[in-house]
Amino acid sequence: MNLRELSEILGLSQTTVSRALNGYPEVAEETRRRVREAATTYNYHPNNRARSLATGRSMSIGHVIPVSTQHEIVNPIFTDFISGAGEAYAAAGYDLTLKMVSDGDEDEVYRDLANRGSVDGVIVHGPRVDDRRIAMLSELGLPFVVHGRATGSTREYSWLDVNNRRAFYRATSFLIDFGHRRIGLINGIETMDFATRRRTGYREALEEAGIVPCPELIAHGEMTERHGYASARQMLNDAMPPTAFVVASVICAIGVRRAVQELGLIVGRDVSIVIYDDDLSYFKSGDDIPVFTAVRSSVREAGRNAANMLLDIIAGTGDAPRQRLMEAELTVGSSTGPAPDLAPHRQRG
Amino acid sequence: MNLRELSEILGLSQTTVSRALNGYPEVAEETRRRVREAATTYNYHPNNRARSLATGRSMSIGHVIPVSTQHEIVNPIFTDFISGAGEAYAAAGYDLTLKMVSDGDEDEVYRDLANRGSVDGVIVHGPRVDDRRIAMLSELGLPFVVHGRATGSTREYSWLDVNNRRAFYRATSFLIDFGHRRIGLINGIETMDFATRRRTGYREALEEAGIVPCPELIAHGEMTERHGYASARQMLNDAMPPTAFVVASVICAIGVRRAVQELGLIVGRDVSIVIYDDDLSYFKSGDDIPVFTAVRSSVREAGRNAANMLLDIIAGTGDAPRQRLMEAELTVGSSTGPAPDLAPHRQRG
DNA sequence: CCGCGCATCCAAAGCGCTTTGATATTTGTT
DNA sequence: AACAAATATCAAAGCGCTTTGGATGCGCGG
Repeated sequence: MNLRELSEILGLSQTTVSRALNGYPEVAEETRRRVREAATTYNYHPNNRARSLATGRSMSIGHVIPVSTQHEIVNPIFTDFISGAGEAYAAAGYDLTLKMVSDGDEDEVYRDLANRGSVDGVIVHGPRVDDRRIAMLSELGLPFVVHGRATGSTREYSWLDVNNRRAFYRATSFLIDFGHRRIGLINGIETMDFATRRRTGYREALEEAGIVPCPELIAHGEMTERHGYASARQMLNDAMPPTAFVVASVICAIGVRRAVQELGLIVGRDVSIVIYDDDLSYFKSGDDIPVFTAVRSSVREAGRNAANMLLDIIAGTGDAPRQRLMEAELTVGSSTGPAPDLAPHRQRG
Repeated sequence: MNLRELSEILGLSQTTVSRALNGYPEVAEETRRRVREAATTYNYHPNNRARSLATGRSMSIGHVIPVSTQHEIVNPIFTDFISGAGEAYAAAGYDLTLKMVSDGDEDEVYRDLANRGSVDGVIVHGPRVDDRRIAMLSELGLPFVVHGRATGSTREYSWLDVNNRRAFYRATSFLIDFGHRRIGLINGIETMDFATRRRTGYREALEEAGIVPCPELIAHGEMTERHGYASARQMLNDAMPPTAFVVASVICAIGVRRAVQELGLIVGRDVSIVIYDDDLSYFKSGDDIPVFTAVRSSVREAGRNAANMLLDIIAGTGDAPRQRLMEAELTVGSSTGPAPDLAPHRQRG
């Protein structure tokens, strides 16, 4: 059942039927009612492909998700981010086109998306320092919103980010206030913009307290359990092991906890852990006292906000570029406590 | 730059240019070369929307992801499944349209996808027992592949599944062989088809060993850390606590481990854990001795296989429906050991 | 030298919708 | 009563591509 057939059945022109269904004012209410009714009985649904071609809009937003080439790792936060964004799209009648793409081919994919007109806009994930994609997308004229920021990009662009610097400043300060002096940072991949901001916040807190940041206490890597475990394990085996960790995600923290426990140490007593928590749906603690002390900001909410921002830009409402900085909240859980005295771990407990 | 403009520049008809670029044989090689060259220099890319309309294919596959209404939980395995599927789509020039949808509205979304022709096929996620979607999709005539199966569906359909029953049979038998008699099952949501199969496998192993399955030792729920923790905690507080657990996912197992440790017990000694492992990219242990003893099957590979199966069906190669059952492999890790003697846990260690 | 087959290319008809520019028809104004 | 202004409808022109059903020209055997 297509528009022509339906209009013939109704004895109306395609114009009128189309307008009736799309809510245009220049059609009599009585006619509109008739048309709507017929559309239901004959199970008419406008063909999306045809509509797209006619309107010039694809009613779809692209998300390009980087997949780590070496280990085929996808950052688990995408599930929640996209589920937040998906809500916004559903409400606005948009679809979500997903491209999983290995690190190198990203440029190509964005360009393709724009050139072939398969999407009306994109969300840029995982921006790196000096990310080229921002310049490229600006030139292509495809509306976009960056989840995160790209330090070093000269031009203005739209982004939504968490105040990573401040979040890690607070997390680190919190530990310092508890008397910790040797604090390990288990961070994301070094070239990622968010990771540099987090490191900056961590460093600022240390320096403010007169502590010299120590390169052995900083680890970069994928957001995996293994990365958390391996990094923590290595630091804890050092001659001067840390008494606390600031960890960039719950997943990594699970690994850190495993490492700590394997050495017979107790989290929250011998070793403190503060995490950055994306509030992932399947890792919410929900208890009165959270498992991990955390600086938390919902990545699902970030997704929803970023999506709405992009939809606004596409609709032409308000002026792009727009920016939004979300703040993370500190919640004290049971993974932190005062720094143990200076004796090495192994002799305690 | 569109086809008309390009063809005018070249002094050729649109037909010829289109055919040249799409590799049809009825165009001279020399001409094809000229056309290709011009396409590059003028940066011509066929518009996807127009192409879709003309061909009647959208070159896009739909994935409808159920989002738990109550807690906005998305099963974390989707990231990996989709990243596997995405590979297959990219290779075949297909896009991936993602719909995040709250439990109730699923039917509507599938119907819409089919009626409006926005996708050429769909992957059905999270099938439940007697799932209505299968009948619906068959009637709609939209090609589909189910990830999992739906017990009770009378008609034939295409699916790709893991042998969940056997996997859980093996996991449970493994523990029984180690002398465990009280084995807890931390399962997925009860109405999910995979959960019923897993329970069946678990029960069969118990019964075969002459153990009467005990309802207090079976828990159903979302695949969250919290579910694992809460369920394990409750079972362990029982008068007759289990000495081992079979757990439906790593995420849950993290929670189980937390519960075990909180009670001062040691995993692999006081309490054994076998998990079903989807081989999630961010939870791979990668060590020589894996953290958890597991029955493992890569969900990423499942995604790739399901996608290829669907693409085959769409291409009309071979005959639908097709089925494929993947087997899970048992890997022994350090989370399992012989059953402790019959004295209650609290008096040991 | 004719006609047949092959290799190339083309004009034009869609695909199913939106939207522009007109055309009837009715209502309101003086 | 006459004319302007709404109101309700329509025919037809795209949107940019693919594809059908010819054309055209050329080589070649008879």
